[in-house]
Formats: sequence, C-alpha cells, structure tokens
Amino acid sequence: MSEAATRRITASEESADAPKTLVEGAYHRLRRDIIDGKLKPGEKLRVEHLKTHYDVGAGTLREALQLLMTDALVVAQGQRGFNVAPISLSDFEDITRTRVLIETEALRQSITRGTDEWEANVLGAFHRLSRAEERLDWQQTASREDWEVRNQSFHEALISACPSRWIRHFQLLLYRQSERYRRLSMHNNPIPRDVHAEHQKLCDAAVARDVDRACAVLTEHIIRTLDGIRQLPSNIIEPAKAVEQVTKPRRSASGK
Amino acid sequence: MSEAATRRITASEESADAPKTLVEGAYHRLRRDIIDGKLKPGEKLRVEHLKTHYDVGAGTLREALQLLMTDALVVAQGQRGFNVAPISLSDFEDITRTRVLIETEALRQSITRGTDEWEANVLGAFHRLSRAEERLDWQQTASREDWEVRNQSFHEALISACPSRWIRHFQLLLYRQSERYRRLSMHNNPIPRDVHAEHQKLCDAAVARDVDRACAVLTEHIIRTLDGIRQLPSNIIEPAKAVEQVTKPRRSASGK
DNA sequence: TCAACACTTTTTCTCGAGATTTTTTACTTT
DNA sequence: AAAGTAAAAAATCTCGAGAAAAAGTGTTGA
Repeated sequence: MSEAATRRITASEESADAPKTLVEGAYHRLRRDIIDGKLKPGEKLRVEHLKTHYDVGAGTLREALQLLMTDALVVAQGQRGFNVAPISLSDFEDITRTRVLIETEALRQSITRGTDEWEANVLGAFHRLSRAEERLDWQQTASREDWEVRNQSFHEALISACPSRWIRHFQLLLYRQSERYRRLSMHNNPIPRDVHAEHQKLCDAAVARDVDRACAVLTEHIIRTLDGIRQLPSNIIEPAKAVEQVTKPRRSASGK
Repeated sequence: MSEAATRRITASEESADAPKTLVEGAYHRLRRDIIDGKLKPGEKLRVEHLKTHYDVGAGTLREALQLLMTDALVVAQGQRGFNVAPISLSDFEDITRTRVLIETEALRQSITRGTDEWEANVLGAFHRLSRAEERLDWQQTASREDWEVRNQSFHEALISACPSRWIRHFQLLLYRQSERYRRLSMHNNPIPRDVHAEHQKLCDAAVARDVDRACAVLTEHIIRTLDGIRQLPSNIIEPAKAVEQVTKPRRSASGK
C-alpha cells in the first residue's frame, strides 16, 4: 500500500559524469591514466604509493583497482598485488580481429533497426568530428583529446541503434583497449592515414543503409590502425611480453 | 638428487582450485550461489548480513562483490549498494544471440587450427559427457552438477584451440550467464530435449573438420535452450524486470 | 485522506592499524 | 664464485570502527 514508486531508473548510464563515490572517482582517474599511458603497461601498482597520488585510502584504492579488472586494464595475481595490463603486438592483433567481429555485427544490427532519429545523430556526430579534424593539430594535447572524444562519439552513434546490450558492452571494452594502442601510435608516428575520408565513406554507407558496404569500410577502418601499430619501433611495443616490473631500480646497469 | 621444480604453472587457470586469498574464496562462493540461484535475481546484497554467512570482513566482501561485477552477475549503483543482476527473457534472448555469434566464431577458429591433440581432447570430453548423460538423474543434485561440469568441459574442449583470448573471455562470460537461466529451466521443466544427440552431431562435425555444419549444429544447440526458457511460467522469468528488492522483510511476525 | 517535514534507524562507504606473505639482503658453505 | 639458507624489509591482505548517505518511521497540518 505504501508503494511510492515514482522513481526513475536510468540503469544504463548510472555513472555518467558525477562520481558519486570516491571509489568511482579513483576508478575513472586510474583508467584515464592507464589509457593515456601515464601508468605504463606492465607497471606494478603499489597501493601504498598510489594512495598518496590519488588521495584516497588504501582499501578504497584497492576497490578501484578491482573495478579496473573488469575492463582488463589491470591484472592481479594471487598475493602479489596489481599490475597494469601488459601490451603486445599479438594482443593488439587479437583485439583488432575480435573488434571487427563485434563492431560489424553491432553496425549491422544498428543499420537494420536504426530510425530517422538515429540517422540524424550519425550525421550530427560526423559533422562534429569533421570540424575537429579540420583544425586537428597532433602536437596539441587539447586538440587530440577533443578529436578522440568526437571520434568515440561518432562510432558510438553509428552503433547506437544496436539493441544488444552485450554487443555494445563488448564493443566498449575493446574500444578502450585499442585506445591504449592508438595513443602509442599517435605519439610515435606521423599521420599517414586519411581518416576523414574513411569516416566519410562510413557515414555515407550507414545513412544509405548499405549494410555490407558499411561493414566492409568499418573493417578496413579498424584494421588500418593495426597497420599503424605494426610499424612502431619494436622497443616500444614488443618488450611488454618480457617485462615483469617496469619500475625496477637495477643498480648494476651492464649486460652480460 | 632431489628435483625441486615439481611445480606446474598453469597460467590459464591460475585460480582453479586453491583460493589464494579470502577475496578469491568469497568471490567463488558468491558466484556459485548466484548461478545456482541461492541468491535470487535482483536481490539486494547487504554487506553486513552477508559477512556473517561467508565469514569474512566487510571490506573483503566488498572487494569480492566488485569482482563479480566483472562477470555481470552483480550490479552496483552509486551509493545504494549491490544487487544480484536481474534476469529477464529479453536479456536471455540477447545473451543467446550474442553467444551464438561468439561461440560459432570460436568454434570456427578452433576447428581450423585444432591439432590432433585437440581432436583427442574433444573426443575424450564427449565420452565423459556421454557417460554422465547415461546415468543422469535430474532429481539428484550431485548427478546434475556432475553433468554440468562435464558439459562445460565438452564445450570448452571444442573451442580450446581458438587462439583468441578475447573470444574465449567473452565466451566464458556468456556461458556463465546462460548457466543461470539453464538452472531455472532445469528446476521447473521436464527434459524435452535429446541433448545427447545434439552433442553427438556436434562432436562428429567438429572432428570431421566440417566448420559450417559444426557451427550450424552449435547454433541450433544454443538456441534450443532459449526455447526451453520461453516455455517457463511467466511468474518465474518475467517478474525480474519489476523487482526492486526481493528481500522485503515486512515485519509483522516476530524476528529472532 | 493525503502530503510534507523532521527524526530515527539502517546501510553503505571510508580510513588506518595489525597479521601474513612475498621479496630482498646478507651470510655461510661447498 | 655459485648455491643454499636465514634474517630483514617491504608489500599485500584483512579486519573493525567511525563518517556519510539512504531508507524507514512517525508526526503535523491542510
């Protein structure tokens, strides 16, 4: 009888902007630092040291770290603490192939079931991205971040009409993973690609409801990034396999 | 002389049997209880109450709960604690469709790259499953659990040659999810299916390296489970959408 | 009867200290 | 020297208590 059920449940985007709790706050900052590369792949994450930098208690930081395992950005083993997830070329190849599978399926479903509203959103996101690309300066951090946000928005808009929560969940996971690698490629590589043209073709095919062409373009688009990573110097991408602890003092610096 | 290196490092299944830490232990027990349905879908997970049952501290239990979010078996919102992930028919339809996509891809890769060793493992797992199916008694919990373990082993063996870690990761997630629903179907439904015949066909096609036939059979096999759930009485599967808190005490009788 | 307000109870969230375990360092022996 | 052992140091893991927030309860007023 006393059911005051006037509550709105926005389950899909609970933690959108405002970190309601310290754990969430630390989680978001840690995730950003890992993706940005400030916390390097394979690096050991000592709670005692990090608690001062992120200004939270030890237990709180622990919980944030455990949340990051969801995104596979942090790995933990037994009683030996946490590490940033290592990177390797083979891992990125796996991510890329899987991402093609997931994202083309998402795009297929989205194009099939998209409404007029969806079309409008895609065109809008494409326009915003195009503007950012016009004045894109790879030297400026702010400009790059702006492009990154709009790029994600565009890809999100494309698949936003996909009704499958699981597909979208997997897509987000893989997108975040490849974002790490893309940052590496950005810092150490010129821009050999004409990304704008790719986005243009992708947008055209999507709005034209040409599923097969859109998926083909998207596949190309995703795989291109892999080629960019392949051309990175091997000392940046490969060592991750052997690295156990990045932060090692190593006082006697001499090879055998 | 004595050989000290008798330790095997099974990196793929690090936390197989021995929970190295209390968090892991609580995590495994909680996961089992959720999948088994002892903790009901949508139920609120009060830390203060659960800490006595699982015999760990509050913080430890919190961390275990956070780990369970990785498997999407527990959901948390803002400052309102944890809940068992709700279930619904539409969710299971989503899980099923996505699982078909992931698992057929895994099977395709596995059949393509499987070695003789892989064939032997598939046949072995199928044999063990067949034995369990012969003496399967749906009334006995031990018998059901035995079948469940061997069923998972068989499906695992089928895709074990899939080289993609991400595909296998997603497969495991979705398998655990559908396990929850399968338990419901088992308890409230007779056994209308000839699962053994399906497994036989699946095994044959896989060993014969017939990718398309194997994937077709597997798709059928997975979708059949969905049909089983669809026929459940609506009061079991549907209410999950509306349920906010399953455990509402409504104290009018004496407590303790 | 219903709604709004203030108070009480319950639950979640956060922190620091102590107990185990792992890793490092130093030392002795072959 | 290299290997094995033992003590020391560092880090992780675990727990309970206090602060903040939410849910529940009762009262007052229209």
